[in-house]
Amino acid sequence: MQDLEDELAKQLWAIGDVTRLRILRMLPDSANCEHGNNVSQIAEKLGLAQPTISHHLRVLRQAGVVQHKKMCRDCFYWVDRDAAKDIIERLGQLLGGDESVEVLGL
Amino acid sequence: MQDLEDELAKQLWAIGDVTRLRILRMLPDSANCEHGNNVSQIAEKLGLAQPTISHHLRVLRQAGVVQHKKMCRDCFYWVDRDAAKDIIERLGQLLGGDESVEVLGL
DNA sequence: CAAACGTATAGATGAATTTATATATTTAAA
DNA sequence: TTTAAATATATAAATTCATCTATACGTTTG
Repeated sequence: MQDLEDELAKQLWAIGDVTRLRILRMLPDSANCEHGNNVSQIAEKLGLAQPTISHHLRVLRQAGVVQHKKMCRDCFYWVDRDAAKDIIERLGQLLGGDESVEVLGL
Repeated sequence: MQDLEDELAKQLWAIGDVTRLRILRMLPDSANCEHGNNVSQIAEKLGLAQPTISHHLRVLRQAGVVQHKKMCRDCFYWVDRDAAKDIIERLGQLLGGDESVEVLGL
């Protein structure tokens, strides 16, 4: 239970950053590299240096929020759907009390 | 849209802390002071100083995650249900893509 | 093989956060 | 009114974080 709480806190903290939120919005929700941006493209679109984006992606990766795969020279990232579902479920239970179960339809 | 993103990041960041997560678990989901702990009781149960808890509650309050009310000498806090619902909805849209709408039943 | 490209890592710096101590404010009780 | 209790605020010290620059590593291409 303690570990779950630490993990949830880590995940929420990782998501709770404007830059990382913007990165997440640019990522596909599956390993579909056709519609994904590589790290440098994300950096350019957000007006930040490439190592900065790489750092934030690492934070998201270590929190288990995103997955990544290297294709040729590029690295593509996408949102881990199972992790996302877990986060939303736990957050609902934590914040919404009993009613969250209804809202989430779980 | 920018403001909404900033607000969401702030709220998620506020929740993404182990101490604040533990505090939230102790708060009722409505202004029901009968089942709530005051600030000092929370501090004692978590083994932290009262000003520390007061500080964290202030963070949660400024993020709009909790509401509070002074009863006699004590302050009682509870989770803001509307804010909680907003957070979960937005997070679902952000992380889950289109499917989140189904998961959330919205 | 060498040059170019994409990414990750390391080091440095300024800013923000956490925690505790001390002080102040408000409220209830004696 | 005086005293005690509960909470909030201010300050300070240590830690942590976001960002940048520079560099290293692996891969592709000429």
